[in-house]
Amino acid sequence: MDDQTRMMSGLAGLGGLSQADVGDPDGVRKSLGQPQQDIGDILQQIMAITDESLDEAQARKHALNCHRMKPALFSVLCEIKEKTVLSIRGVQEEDPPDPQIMRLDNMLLAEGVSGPEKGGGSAAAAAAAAAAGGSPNDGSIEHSDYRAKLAQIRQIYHSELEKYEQACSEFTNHVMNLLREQSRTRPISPKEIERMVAIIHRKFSSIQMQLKQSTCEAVMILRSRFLDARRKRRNFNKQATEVLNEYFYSHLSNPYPSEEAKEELAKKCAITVSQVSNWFGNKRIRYKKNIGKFQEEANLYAVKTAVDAASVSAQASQANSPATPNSGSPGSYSLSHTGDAYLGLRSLNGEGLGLTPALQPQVDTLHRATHLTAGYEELSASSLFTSHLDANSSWQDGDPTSTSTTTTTLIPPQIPSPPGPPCSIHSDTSN
DNA sequence: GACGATGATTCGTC
DNA sequence: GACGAATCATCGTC
Repeated sequence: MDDQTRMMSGLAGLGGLSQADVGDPDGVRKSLGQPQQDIGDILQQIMAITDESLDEAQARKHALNCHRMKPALFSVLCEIKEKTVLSIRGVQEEDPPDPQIMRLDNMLLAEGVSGPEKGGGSAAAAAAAAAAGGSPNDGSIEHSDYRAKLAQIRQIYHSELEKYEQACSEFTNHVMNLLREQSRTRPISPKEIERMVAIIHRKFSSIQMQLKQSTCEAVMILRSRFLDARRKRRNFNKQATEVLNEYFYSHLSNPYPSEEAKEELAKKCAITVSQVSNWFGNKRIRYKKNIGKFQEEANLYAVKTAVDAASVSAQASQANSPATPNSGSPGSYSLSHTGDAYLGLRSLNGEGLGLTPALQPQVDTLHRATHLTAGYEELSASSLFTSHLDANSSWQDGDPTSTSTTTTTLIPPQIPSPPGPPCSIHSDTSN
């Protein structure tokens, strides 16, 4: 026997219930004496309630509720319902956590949007800044800006989330009340209410996922705008550039700092080791491509380091006699002492260098320093002038100013730039 | 806004 | 993995 047949037979007890009878309990009693009444008609009358006006429907509902056969009808409906629920139960399994939502949750947590506020955004900002290689103070403005924007996103996210949760709970309550109300006239099991609640929650969680997704996108955009190292390139400060240039020009024969030297330079310049590597990579290439352009700079740093060396040497000679020219501080990478730049220093008090007017003050300073301290005589005879040129230091191959036996001297500006296409044309400076 | 300088990235080579 | 070379993208100056 199928469900419909059972239902029909169950309803047989209600036979003879006319529309007029339903509206009138006394009339119901009368019509019970007509068991041959078409059951289809009765069902149609029940179904027709929905088409009636509210008042009529209420009256009919009341009449049906009061009908003595109502429990029988209700139990049949319950039986059918139970079967239906069983079949639904097989389909509706407990949903596993959505991996997409989990990913979004993890990301929002990592970015400091969800989860505990403290440390979240600022930690992410600091980490991103560290990855970008900036010194802690360099990006402070950007960081505060970033944090402010992140806090804004966080606030919007939480307020929207709260709204959704409130709406979800309100709607759930409403539906539950409605179902409880309806459960008086039709069989609604608690399980069915639970299922309905679960459906509502699923709908709302899909909205939540959209919210999380757009929040993640906003954070990503913010990150790329504020913390992308490439977009937010900052020139190194003057002191850092000077330190790097001093090293470069004083090691011009072999401008490849060791790991230790790189670390020390990084520390001195408040930049990262990889930034030091980048700087030297760029510098080597650009120097090689256009030596002529860098001559003046090379001379400037040669003089500068020479002045430093002279004063150091003078101090040393004052402190100990005889002088100990190589008494650099421990751990120093000898920026001021063993550089190739000193190779040309002998000529400094001659006039053959062809220094540009810009260099003259430095030369004058050097002269004053050496005259005052008499350090120059010692300097010129000291090991400071010993080249530490590597036998294979041919990094400037093709550079006419570089030979296998001598290393960089103060390069007279009149020396022409290296001929040939590789040095005369370079895409780098033309972009 | 044009232009050069410059730090970072990418790709190929060793 | 370090390096050279090319390129990108931004900064700073005029």
